[in-house]
Amino acid sequence: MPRMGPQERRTEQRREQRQALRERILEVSREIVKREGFASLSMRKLAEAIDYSPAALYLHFKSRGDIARALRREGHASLRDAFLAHTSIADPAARLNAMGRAYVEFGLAEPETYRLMFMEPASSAEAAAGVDDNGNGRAAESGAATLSLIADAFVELRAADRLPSRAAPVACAEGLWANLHGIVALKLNGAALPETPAAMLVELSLDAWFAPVKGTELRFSGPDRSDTSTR
Amino acid sequence: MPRMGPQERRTEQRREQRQALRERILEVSREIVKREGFASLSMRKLAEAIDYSPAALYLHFKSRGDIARALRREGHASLRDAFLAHTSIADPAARLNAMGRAYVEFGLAEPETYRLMFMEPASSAEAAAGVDDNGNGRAAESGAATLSLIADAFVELRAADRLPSRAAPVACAEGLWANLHGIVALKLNGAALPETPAAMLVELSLDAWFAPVKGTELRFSGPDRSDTSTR
DNA sequence: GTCTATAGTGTGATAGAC
DNA sequence: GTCTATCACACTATAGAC
Repeated sequence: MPRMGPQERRTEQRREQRQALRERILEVSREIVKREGFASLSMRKLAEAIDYSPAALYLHFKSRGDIARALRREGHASLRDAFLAHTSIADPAARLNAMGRAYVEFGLAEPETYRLMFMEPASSAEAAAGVDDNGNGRAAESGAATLSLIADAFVELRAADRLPSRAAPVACAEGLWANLHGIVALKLNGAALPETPAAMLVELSLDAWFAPVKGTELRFSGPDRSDTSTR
Repeated sequence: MPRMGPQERRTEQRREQRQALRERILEVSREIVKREGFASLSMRKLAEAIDYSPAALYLHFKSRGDIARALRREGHASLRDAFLAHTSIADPAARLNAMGRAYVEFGLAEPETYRLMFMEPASSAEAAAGVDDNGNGRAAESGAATLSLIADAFVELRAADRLPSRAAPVACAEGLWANLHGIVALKLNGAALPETPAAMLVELSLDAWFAPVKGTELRFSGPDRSDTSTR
C-alpha cells in the first residue's frame, strides 16, 4: 500500500466517516425492520432514530427502496452463511436435512426480514430489466446462490442413485424450496397451518422430497401429531 | 310468503337498493383488486369508480378492511367451488391431483386475489380474537374448508393403505398445502423459481406427497425440464 | 342516504440556505 | 454534508348540511 500524503489522508477520513454513517443507517434500519417490518420503516422515523434530518438519508441512499435492497442483500448473505455452515456435511441427504431445517429456522426467527426478502410483491414495472424504485432486483439474483446449494445436493443424490424421482435435480431443488417457503410463509401469516408444528412439517417435507438417510427416517413414528412447539 | 302492504313493499325496495349498491361496490372493488392489487384500492378511487362520494362507502362497509374481508370471503368461496368440482372423483389420489392443480391454477390465474387471501401480513393485533381494522379474520377460518377437502383425501389414502408416509393425514395435507402455496407464492414474486415451470413443480410435488395413481406417474420421464410455459 | 368539506395524519423526495 | 422548510401528494374517516 502506498504512503499517503496529508491530502489523501484527509479524503480517506472523509470516506470512512461517510461509510460509517451509511453503516449506521443500515444498522438502525435493520433493527426497525426486524421489529416492525419494512412497511413501517419511513424515512422520517429512520432519520429521527439516527438523529439526522430526513434529507441526510438521501446522501447515502438513492431512495427508500435502495435501503430495502441493501437489507435484502444482508438477509441473503445471512441465509447463505447459515447454509454454508452445513456444506461440510458429506452425505447429501443429511446435508439437505440440515439446510432445510436452517432455512425454516431462519424464516421463523426473523419473520420480517424473511418477508422483505421473499414475500414482497414483485416490482410493478417488472418488465423493465434490473432494478426499480423499490429496490426490487431480480428476486432470484441473491436467492440463486442458496438455491444452487440445494441443487448441488440433489445432483449428488442423483449421481449416487439415491434420488427416487426421475425429475431433474434442479427441479427437485426448486420443489423442495417451494415446500419450505410455503411452510414459512403460511406460518408467518398466523392462523394458517393450525394443526401441525413447523418442525414436523419440515421433517415430512424433507422425507417427501428425497430418500432420508438410513436410520434417520420415521422420526415421527405415529399418526398422531407430536406436541413440539410451533417455533 | 305473506302478502305485504305498500308500507312493507317500500321498505323492501329500499333494502334491495341498499343491497344492490353494496354488491356494486364489491363488484368494482373486485375488479380493481384483480387488476391492481388490494394495496392500490383506495376509498377515493373506489368512490369515483362507482360515482359516489367516498363517504357513501362507509354506509355499506365499516372500513376498507371490511371490504377486504368481503373480497377474501368471495375468493375462498371461489376456491372452494373449484375444489368441489372435483369431489366426485372417486379415487383419492386422482382427486388430490385434480385439486392440487386447481389450487395452483387459481393462484396463478388471479394473483392479486390470491395475494389478498393468503399473502397479506397477519394482523398486528393478532392476539386479540376475531377481526381487526383491516378485516383480517383468522386466515384459517375460510381456508379450513378447502384444507379439510385435502385432508379427507389423505384420510382415504391412509385407510386404503396407499399413503407411504406414517404421518397423520392432516399433517400430510398441511404439508402438501404448504408445498402448493410455496409454488404459487414464489412464482407470484416474479423471478424466483426460474428454471422449472409451475405445472411441472405441481406434478413433482403431488408425486412427492403421495403415491401417484397407477399409470399416472412419470409423466415427466426425463431429467431435462420440459418447455411448458410457466403459466 | 348522500353530499361537500375537511380534519388529521401520514408519506417520499427535493430546493436552497449555510 | 447537513439542515430547514416545503412541495405535492396520498390516505382513512367523520361532521354536518340537505
